[in-house]
Amino acid sequence: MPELPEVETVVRGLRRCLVGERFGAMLFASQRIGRSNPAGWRSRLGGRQIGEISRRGKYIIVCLSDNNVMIVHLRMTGRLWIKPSSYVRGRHDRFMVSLSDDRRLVLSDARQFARVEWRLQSELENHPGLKKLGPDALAITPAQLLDACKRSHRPIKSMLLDQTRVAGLGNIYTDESLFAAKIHPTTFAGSLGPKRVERLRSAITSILHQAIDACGTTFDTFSDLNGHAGGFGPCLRVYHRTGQPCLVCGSSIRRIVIAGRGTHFCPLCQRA
DNA sequence: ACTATCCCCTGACGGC
DNA sequence: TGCCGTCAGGGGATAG
Repeated sequence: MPELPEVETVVRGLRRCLVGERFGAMLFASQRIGRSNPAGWRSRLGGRQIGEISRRGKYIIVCLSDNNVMIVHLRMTGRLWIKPSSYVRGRHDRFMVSLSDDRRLVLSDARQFARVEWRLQSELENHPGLKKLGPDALAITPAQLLDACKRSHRPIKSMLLDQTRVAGLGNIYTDESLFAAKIHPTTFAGSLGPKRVERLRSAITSILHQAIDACGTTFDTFSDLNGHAGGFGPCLRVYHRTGQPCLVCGSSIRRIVIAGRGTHFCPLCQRA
């Protein structure tokens, strides 16, 4: 499940591989990959030069010539790859476009949740997902996070997963951040004081930076553009460690469900 | 303006 | 061995 560090890893790879290149022909695109795309979007790729590539939350934004923009969201199991021209379409490949040097940009996704969208630059601010994003988890200020908490009437875990409050966190890094900040995931967000919120913000940025340095976490399917797994998995301290001893106090890590998401925590280090 | 719930989708896994 | 039910989970739609 690509979250901020995994998306950042992909974006950095795309920058190295794609900036200055041009798209060639679109080789295929499944129907549901871009359901909301404008008619004729397939013809809008060819010959476009690739410019700035950036990330907003978990969205990947690829700027192209003539004010066109490609927006990619990997959701749960989506993966982007750069492949040589000899590459043969795989079972789960949903989207493939050739590059001017004949390599291919491929989006593969077993569950078909990932999206590739096509917009004009001027339409970005009206994008239904992008326009609602809260401050990026890496850039959020203490005041912004405190404000988000104060206005929330939910468990902190649920609030952190809400991309309109904080953009970029998913299930893995919320659990890890709450553990590092010693905050129980069911804690009512609005009840957290400035000191605990700052401890949380500090934990979030620290963990995200470490995960980016490790090129993300490969729990299930994530890989970078070249198919390499992320290296942060061994650094996870609670996520998917149900029943294993807490690395700080030895208590058994517990799993509960909050907002429909599996939630892992140490009952002693993170007292309610 | 919030928050909660359902839904999409399919590989993995457990039970029998 | 194999069939079948259940689960996972990001985010959009919809309901409350």
